[in-house]
Amino acid sequence: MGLQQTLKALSDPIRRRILNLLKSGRMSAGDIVDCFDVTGAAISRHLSVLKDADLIRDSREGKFIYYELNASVLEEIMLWIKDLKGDNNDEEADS
Amino acid sequence: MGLQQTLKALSDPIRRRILNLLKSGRMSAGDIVDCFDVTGAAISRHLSVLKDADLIRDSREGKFIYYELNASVLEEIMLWIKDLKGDNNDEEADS
DNA sequence: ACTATATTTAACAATTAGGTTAAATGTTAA
DNA sequence: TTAACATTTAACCTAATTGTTAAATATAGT
Repeated sequence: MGLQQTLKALSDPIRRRILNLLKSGRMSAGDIVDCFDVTGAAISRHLSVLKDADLIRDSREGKFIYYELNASVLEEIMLWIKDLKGDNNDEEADS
Repeated sequence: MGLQQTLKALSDPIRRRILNLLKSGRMSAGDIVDCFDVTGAAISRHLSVLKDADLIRDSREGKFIYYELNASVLEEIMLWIKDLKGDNNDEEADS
């Protein structure tokens, strides 16, 4: 895990759209599939990439598997970018 | 151009290392090549990907071509991430 | 146990990405 | 003009990514 895996996961537009969907709340795999024009198998693999990057978490409930966003991993990217930009504060200023 | 191209460019570790090198100031293509174990041709292609994403700018001076960081493009990623996290500052939708 | 539903995994094809070497381009200087 | 240097582009190879269909797994209901 780490920056590499996170950025790789984010570099695909379908995976970003999935994250955006999950922004408003958890969804079952099937509900996610319904939002796209690709097969369930393809979405399932995208979900596993996001899960391996720890960008989403899953929990089974009956025959459904629900996915939810875990945005905390994105903090690492923010820090990397801030560092590149020379913004040398790792927390928000209070002004 | 846009988020897609930027994230794709950032998803390669060599390209991220190049950006980090340029953080401290501009460098010629040859100086950049010397920092890596791959051929100049490979680095040149990485540079063109970064340039297409507008993450770096180049300017020829004599027989050298100097590259410098353009970190402003990263703002778009920051906004996208903030939006995902629900930090509703300024917002723009996904691509 | 059998069937239906939800989801993932396997096997395969097509595309994309990243590396190499060799040729091409641009620039400087003799 | 020729030579030397800096860098890019072209041609090619291999590996990784993404999609598809078909088979496998997990759960619920009959």
